[in-house]
Amino acid sequence: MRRPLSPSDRRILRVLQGDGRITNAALAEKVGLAASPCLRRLKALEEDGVIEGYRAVVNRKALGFEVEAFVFIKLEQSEPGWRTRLVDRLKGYDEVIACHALAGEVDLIVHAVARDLDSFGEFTMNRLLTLPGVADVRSSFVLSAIKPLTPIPVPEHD
Amino acid sequence: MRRPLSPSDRRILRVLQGDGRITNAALAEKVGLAASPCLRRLKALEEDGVIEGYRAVVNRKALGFEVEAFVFIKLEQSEPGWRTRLVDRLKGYDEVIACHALAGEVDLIVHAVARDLDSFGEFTMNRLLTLPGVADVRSSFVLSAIKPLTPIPVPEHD
DNA sequence: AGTGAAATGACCATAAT
DNA sequence: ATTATGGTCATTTCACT
Repeated sequence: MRRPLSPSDRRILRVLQGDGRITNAALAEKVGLAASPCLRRLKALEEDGVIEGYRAVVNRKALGFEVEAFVFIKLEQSEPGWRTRLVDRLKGYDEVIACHALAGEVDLIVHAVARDLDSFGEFTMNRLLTLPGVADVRSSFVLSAIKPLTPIPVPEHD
Repeated sequence: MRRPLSPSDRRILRVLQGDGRITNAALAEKVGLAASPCLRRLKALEEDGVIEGYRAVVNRKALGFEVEAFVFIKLEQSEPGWRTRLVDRLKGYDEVIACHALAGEVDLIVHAVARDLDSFGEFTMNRLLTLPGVADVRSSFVLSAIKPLTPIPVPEHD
């Protein structure tokens, strides 16, 4: 079991989701703690897996990825082993920046990036449609990021 | 236009997507630079908007959000003004951790979290379905995060 | 390379259980 | 007493010029 989050923990999480690279000293000042206890709490949050990591958010277009899309995949009913292998292959593709298994019509939702339409076409045609166990693939291009991955709100209480 | 990314820049981006909180000294060592030029490049990448920010990745369940879902929204054809207001309302909801406008069948894809089924129901019934201009809403719960938001691959060359 | 700031660990204080 | 909180100080390491 995990210990409950203190009000200080919650403040730390709020600040750190907005600026993951803030110095511990500045963080401590923002949340109203001295540096030392602030750092102790931060380490504990990492240790407990509340904070899973820190990540620089990089502009995909600056890396030359002009195309962003969601791909909706339906699977054929098949033995569990096949499903595992399919999912492992999917995870291995660089184009896949996120993938979730869903309950409902669609079985898998893939968030993908590609350099251009051609390479996205190559990806779907040669590397998605050919996966054994895939029944249906349809792609929708992203027109705009209305709310591009924001912090998870940190409730006041548990 | 933006200046092209040097091999050092690319290495910096790779490391920082994996650990956004690494110290400049350690980063410099990893990418094979002295601390000073490494810091200059880092600042330039931030300045140029290649790095958009830094963010702690927080475990949603640790915050008490047991439910994660994708919501697929179809819109009625309507005047542009309505659409803007709808999107602004959508952005304002805490449950919405990401939202993208799509080309195709579905107009909007919403990535949402909620404390439990009840509060997710309240969210969709009272705050999504009632938005003026919404024609259809369907939700799929996330069963598992097969690949939970990974770094964008940094190509060797432009 | 040098200086001011930050990180980090050892140790202490207070309060609630 | 124990657990959880936060603080102070001294030392090492880092950021930045």
